[in-house]
Parts: sequence; C-alpha cells; structure tokens
Amino acid sequence: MRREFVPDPGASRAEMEAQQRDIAAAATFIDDFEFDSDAVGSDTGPLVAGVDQAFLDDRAVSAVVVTRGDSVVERAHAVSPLSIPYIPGLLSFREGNPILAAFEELSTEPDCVLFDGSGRIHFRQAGLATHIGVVLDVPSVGVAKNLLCGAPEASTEGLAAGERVGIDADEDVDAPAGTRIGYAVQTKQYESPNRHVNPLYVSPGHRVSAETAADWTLATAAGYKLPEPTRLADAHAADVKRTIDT
DNA sequence: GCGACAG
DNA sequence: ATCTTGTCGC
Repeated sequence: MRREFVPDPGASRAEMEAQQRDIAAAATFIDDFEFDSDAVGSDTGPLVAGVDQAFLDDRAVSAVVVTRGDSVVERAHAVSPLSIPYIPGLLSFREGNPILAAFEELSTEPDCVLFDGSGRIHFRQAGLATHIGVVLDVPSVGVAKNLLCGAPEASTEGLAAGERVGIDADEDVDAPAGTRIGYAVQTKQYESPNRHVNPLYVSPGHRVSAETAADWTLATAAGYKLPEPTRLADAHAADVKRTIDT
C-alpha cells in the first residue's frame, strides 16, 4: 500500500488539504482492473467488499464485509479511538485509520471496495473512497446518502429504480466546470406516488469511472437502497457495537 | 458577515 | 454518525 498517503489526523488543515490534492493527482478515475465488470454482483464475479462504521463516544467500530454474489466470504472489524471531529471535506482524516485497522484484520484480498461516503464528489476530488482506495491501491467506489458538492445535470427527484442522473463539477469542485464527477443513482423506488426513496450519490474512488461506479452500485443492490456489501458492513458494525455496549 | 458541506 | 416511539404505507 501507499504508506505516504496514510491519513495523519495530527496534520494541520492546510496540510490535510495539500495531501488531498496529491491524492487526487495519484488517483485514477478511469476503469483500471482485470476482472469482468459485468460479472460484479454475480456468484462467479469478483470479490466486492463493503465498508461502514458505527460510533461509541470517541471510538469507531469499522467493519469490512467481503462478498461474492449472494455469499459472504469474510467479515472483519476493528475498534479504534477517534482523534479528530467530523469536518466536512476532511472525513478521511477522522475515519481513514480506523478503516485501515479493519483491513489489517482481513485475510481476503477484495477485488474492489464500496465505501460509505464520497469519492471524487469532493471539493478537492479526494473523498474517503478516493483516499483509502489510493492508499490500498484497490478499485474503489464512494456511495453517499447525501450530496457534498457538485451539480446534478437534471432533477434527481422521482427517479425510477435503475435510473441515474449525472453529477458535474461546479465552482466548489477543484476540477474544470462540467467534469462528470459522479451520479445520483436510484437503487430502489416505490411504485405508488405516496412514498418515495432518495437516490444515492455515487462517485469514483480509485481505478473506476463514474459510469462503472454507478453500474456496480446497481449491480450489487438487492431490493434495498444500499448495495448489499454496504448493508452487510453496516449490520456487522452495528452487531459489534452492541456486543461492546458502552 | 453570509453561506454551508459525506459521516 | 447518534439520541428514540409511534406511525404511515405496502
């Protein structure tokens, strides 16, 4: 892994932002992997890992769940102290090391990883998924429930399951205006107009294009809003948390 | 001062 | 993210 990019929570804000620019420069936002992208989500496809966290006071419970189609290949977790608060734009400096600790407990080598947060949809194009994806040099995708920055090319309301709307760079993003940095992806939707589900905001982490990131999210979603690897990681983190109590 | 943004 | 009962809708 790229040790020089491991997040340092003790760095100054300026240093953190400078490192994010270096990470964005080291990241690749085009497809760069060996496995068959169309097989993602199938039982004969690549190993897809999901990462999520739960919190207790100033500690983080990080969980990683590796899947292949409908089966769980391995689950791992780590409980780590949190040194800095949540700051929009600097999330990887708070949760990065706890996540890396969980990966150290993992014996499987996932082919790609889905993170809970943004990737390229970030002020300096270096969100959590991009940062950790570069450190581990693994194809990664950022799956967020809310939009950090960027502009949807069209309305993201009332989308049907399977649909997507492009998210482009705006003045808040360190990229040429109009650069496609991700997609609003509707993994689930109700038929009746009474109840509705908001889309997910998907962006490339590392070694994947925005289109492919959206494809994988839809391919691994199984009837729920969150893709399966992420749902399983969320559940695992919650399980570990309740085991620890307070 | 105003605006405002993942988890 | 987390604190939390009931409640609306399928």
